[in-house]
Amino acid sequence: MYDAKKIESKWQKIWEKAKLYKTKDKVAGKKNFYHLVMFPYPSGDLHIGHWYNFAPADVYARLKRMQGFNVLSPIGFDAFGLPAENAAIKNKIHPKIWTYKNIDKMRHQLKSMGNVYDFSREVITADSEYYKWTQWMFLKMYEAGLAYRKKALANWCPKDQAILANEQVIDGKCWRHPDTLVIQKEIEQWMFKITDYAEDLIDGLEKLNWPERTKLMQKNWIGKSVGAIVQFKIPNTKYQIPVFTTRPDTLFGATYLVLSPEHPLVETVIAKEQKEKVRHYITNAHLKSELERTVLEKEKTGIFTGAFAVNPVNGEKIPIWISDYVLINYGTGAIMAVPAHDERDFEFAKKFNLSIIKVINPGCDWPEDKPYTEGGLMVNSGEFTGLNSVDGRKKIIEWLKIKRLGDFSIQYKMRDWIISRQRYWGAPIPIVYCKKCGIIPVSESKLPIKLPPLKNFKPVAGGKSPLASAKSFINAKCPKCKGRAARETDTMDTFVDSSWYFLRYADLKNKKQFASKDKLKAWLPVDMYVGGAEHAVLHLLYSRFFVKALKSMGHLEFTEPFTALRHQGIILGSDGQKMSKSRGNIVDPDELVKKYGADTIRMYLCFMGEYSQGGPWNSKGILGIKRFLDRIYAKFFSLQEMSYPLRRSSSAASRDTILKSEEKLQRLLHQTIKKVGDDIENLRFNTAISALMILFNSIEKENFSKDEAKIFLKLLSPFAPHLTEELWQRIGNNPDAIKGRGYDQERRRKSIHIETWPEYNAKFIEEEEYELVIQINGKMRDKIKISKKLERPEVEKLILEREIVKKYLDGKFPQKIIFIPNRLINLVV
RNA sequence: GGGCGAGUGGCGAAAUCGGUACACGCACAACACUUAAAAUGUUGCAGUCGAAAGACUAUGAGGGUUCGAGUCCCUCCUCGCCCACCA
Repeated sequence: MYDAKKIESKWQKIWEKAKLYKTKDKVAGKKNFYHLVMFPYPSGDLHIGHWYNFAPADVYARLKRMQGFNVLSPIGFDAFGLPAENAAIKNKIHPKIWTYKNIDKMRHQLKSMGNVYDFSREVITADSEYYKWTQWMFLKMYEAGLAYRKKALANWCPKDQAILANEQVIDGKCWRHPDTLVIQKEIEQWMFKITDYAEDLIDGLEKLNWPERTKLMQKNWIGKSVGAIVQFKIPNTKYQIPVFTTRPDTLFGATYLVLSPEHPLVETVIAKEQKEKVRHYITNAHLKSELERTVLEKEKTGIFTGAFAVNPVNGEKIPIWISDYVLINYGTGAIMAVPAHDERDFEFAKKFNLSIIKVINPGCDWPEDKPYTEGGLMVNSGEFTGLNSVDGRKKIIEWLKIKRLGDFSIQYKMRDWIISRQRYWGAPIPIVYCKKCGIIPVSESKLPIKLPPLKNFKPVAGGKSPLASAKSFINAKCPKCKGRAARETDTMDTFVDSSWYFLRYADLKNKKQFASKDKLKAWLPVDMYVGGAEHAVLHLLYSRFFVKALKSMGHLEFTEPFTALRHQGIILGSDGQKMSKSRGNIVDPDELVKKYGADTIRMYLCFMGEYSQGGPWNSKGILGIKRFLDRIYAKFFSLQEMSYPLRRSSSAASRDTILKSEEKLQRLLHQTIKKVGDDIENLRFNTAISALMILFNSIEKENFSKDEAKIFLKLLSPFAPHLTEELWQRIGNNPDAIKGRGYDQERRRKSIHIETWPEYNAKFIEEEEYELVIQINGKMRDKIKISKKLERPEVEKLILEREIVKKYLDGKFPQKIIFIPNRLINLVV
C-alpha cells in the first residue's frame, strides 16, 4: 500500500513550483495542439461527472504532450448564471462573492486531479476584463446587423410574474412552482440572427470530425425544408395569404387553409357572424401553454373564420380555418391543408367534415381511412396529371412563378437566438435608449459596462431585470446627444459568454483585443474538444455561429471552432438513476480522492467502460485499480531497494527457454506500446489499461530490466501522473527529487512528464508463427502452431494428417476447404 | 409520433475487417500465510451432461444470407438519449 495522498500533494506542489504545465505559445520544433474540455459552471463542487469529462481527457492531452506536441490544455469557469442569483436571494450573499468563493474551491479540487492545466490562462466569464469582450462582440454583431431587437415570445411564469430562461422550464412548468404551467408572452428582446447562418451551419458539419449523431442532431435542429411559398388570394379584398409547403405537387388537393391563431391576417379576414366565436377560440389558445398546444393535446381543435380563399391552380374557393396546431413561428404561420396526403390535415378534416380530394396515386392498394403521404403519380391535377411528385413539384412552382402566385422557398426550424435575460448576474447589454436618438450602442472605449453593486436581486415586477432598480442604469447619458437616457437593463444569456471563451484562452491577458491575430493563429481552431453531448444544439451550435459571424466580420480566419469533438458518457448513481441530491446516490470525488488517491480515481474512470457510454457507478471496481497501482508501487519499490538493475534469471531453466521467454516478453512489450498509444488516441482508455495490466502481470513474474521499467512507467504516466513521477525518480536514483528538494529547473528537466512516448519496433511485434484454428463445418475443433511461411497446400496436407482431424472426417474427404492465412482453416464435409 | 443508439457470464465489460465469443477487472469459492481476521499470494470461475477427456447449448426473441454471424439483412421485444403538430 502506498501513501497516495502524500505522494500526490508532494508532486502537485513541485510541479506547480517548477511551472511544469505552463504553456508557451511557441516551442521550437514542436507543433501546437489545442486540447479543450468544456469549462465548468462554478456550482461549488466538482462532481464525478466533471471528473469523468476531465480525467480521461487529460490522459489524452498527456499522450499528445509525450508525442511531441506543444499542448494547450486550459481550464476556466462559466461563471455567470442563475444559480448565483438564486443563492444570493436565498442566502443574502452577493452573486459575485458566492461565485468567486466557489471558484476558489473548485480550482483547488481541479488541482487535486493532477491534470496538465495551465492555470495562468484561467478564463472567468464574470471578470469584467472578460465580459468587456463579450460586450464588444455584441456591438460587432449589432454593427453587422446580426443583433436586433424584436418582440418575441418568451416563457412567462404567471405566478412569479417573471420571464424564465428555457432551462427554468421543466416539462413545460415553472421550476419553482411545479403546478404552474409556463405560458408564452410577447416582450421586446435582443436576438442574434443565427438563422442567417443556417445554411453555413449545415454545410460546415460535413468536414468536422465529430460524432455523427451530434452532427445529425444539429442538422435536425436547424431543420432545413425545401418547398414553395404559394399565395392564396382572398376574393374581393387586396389580401392574399402566403403558405409554405414542401408538397406543391399536392396543391390540387388543398381543400382548406389553416391560420395560426397569432396570424396577422386573422382579424382582417373573419366574417362578421364568426367574430365572437373566433376571438373566443384565440383567447383560449393563448391561455394554453406551449406544452399543451404541442405535446399534450392529441385532439385537434379549430374554428372556421367564415372567410374563403382561392386555390391558385384551380380557382376553387376553399374555407379559411384557424387552429393552434399551426405554429406562427414556422413557415408563414399559415398552411394549405391537403387532407388526402397529410396526417394532421386528414385528422382535422375528418373531425370538421371538410372535403378530402386525392391527388396522388399510391400505386398500390391504400386504405380509405389513412392519408397517403408518400410521392406517386399525380391525379386530378389538371394539366399536371400524370407527372410524378418530384417533377410535379418543380413544374407547379414554375407555373406559380410565372403567374406571380408563388416561388421556391427554403424554411428552417431553427429560430433566432433570444439572448436577453431579465437577470442580474450576466454581462450587461451595451445599449442605451435615448428618447431623442433612439437605440444607441455604447462606444467601444466605454467598455466594459460593469454590473452595478445591488442589494436586491429579485426580478423587478413585470418581468424586468433587477438592473432596472440600479440608478446608474436608469439615469444614463446618451452617447450621441449627451442627453438623459436609460441603459438596457437586461443581461446576456450565459451561452453568449461561452460561445467564444475558447478564443480567450489563446491570449487571456490581452487588453486591446479579445485575442491577437498571432495567438489565434498559433492555437485555433481547437484540435480536440471533449465534453457532454447535452450541448449538441446549445453551446456547440452557438459557438459555431459565433465563429462564423466573427469570421465574416473579418476577426477570425477559420470557419469552425472545434475540428474534432468527442463526448463522454454520463455516470449514473449505483442505482442506475441520474445522480441527484434527493435520491442520495451522489458520488463525491473528494472523498474518493481521500480514500484512494487521484491516480486511482483517474484510472478507474478510464477503466469503467467505453468512454462515450457512461453507466452506473460501481464503487467496488475501484479496488481492482487500487490493487494494480499498489502492486506496481511494491514492485518498483523493491527494485530500488535491491541493487538495481535486476534481470530475470532462472538457474534451472535452459538457455533456450530463457531466450524464448525473452522474445515473448519483448514482443508483448512492443505490442503494448502500440496498443496503449493507439487506444488513448481513439479514447479507448479501458482497453489501454487492460493492456497495461496484461504487460505488468507477465513482466511482474519475470522481473524488469531497467529499460522495460522505464517504458512501463511512461506508458502508465498519462493515467497515473503522480505515482509514475514518484517511481520515475526512484529508478532514476534521484533522492533529492523524491524528497522535494532541488532547483525548479532541475525538477522540470527530470520529470517523467517531459519525457517522450516510447516507440515500438514493428519487427519485435511480428511473429513467425501463428496459431491456426482448425474448424470442421465451421466449428472449432483444434489449434496448431504453424509458421507463417507455410503455403496453402502444405497447410492442408499438414492438417489432413492430424489424428483429431481424421477422427472428425471419419474417412471422408472435405468437399471444400476454406483457408484464411494467419487465422483459420475450415474443412466442410 | 419521428430520429439515433444499445441489449454479450453473477457484475463492469472485451472481441476495431464476417473468422477461436467472454480478454482485463470486480464479485464469489477453495487453498497458502495468520492464534484469528484483514491484507496479500496461488488456483478455479458462461450453462448443461461427464470422474476426466470431451460433447452439446449460449451474445434480447424469431427468421434469413454465408463454409462460418455478437458483427450483415428482415420481423419483433426491451431500454436509453434527442426532437416533437415544423406543413
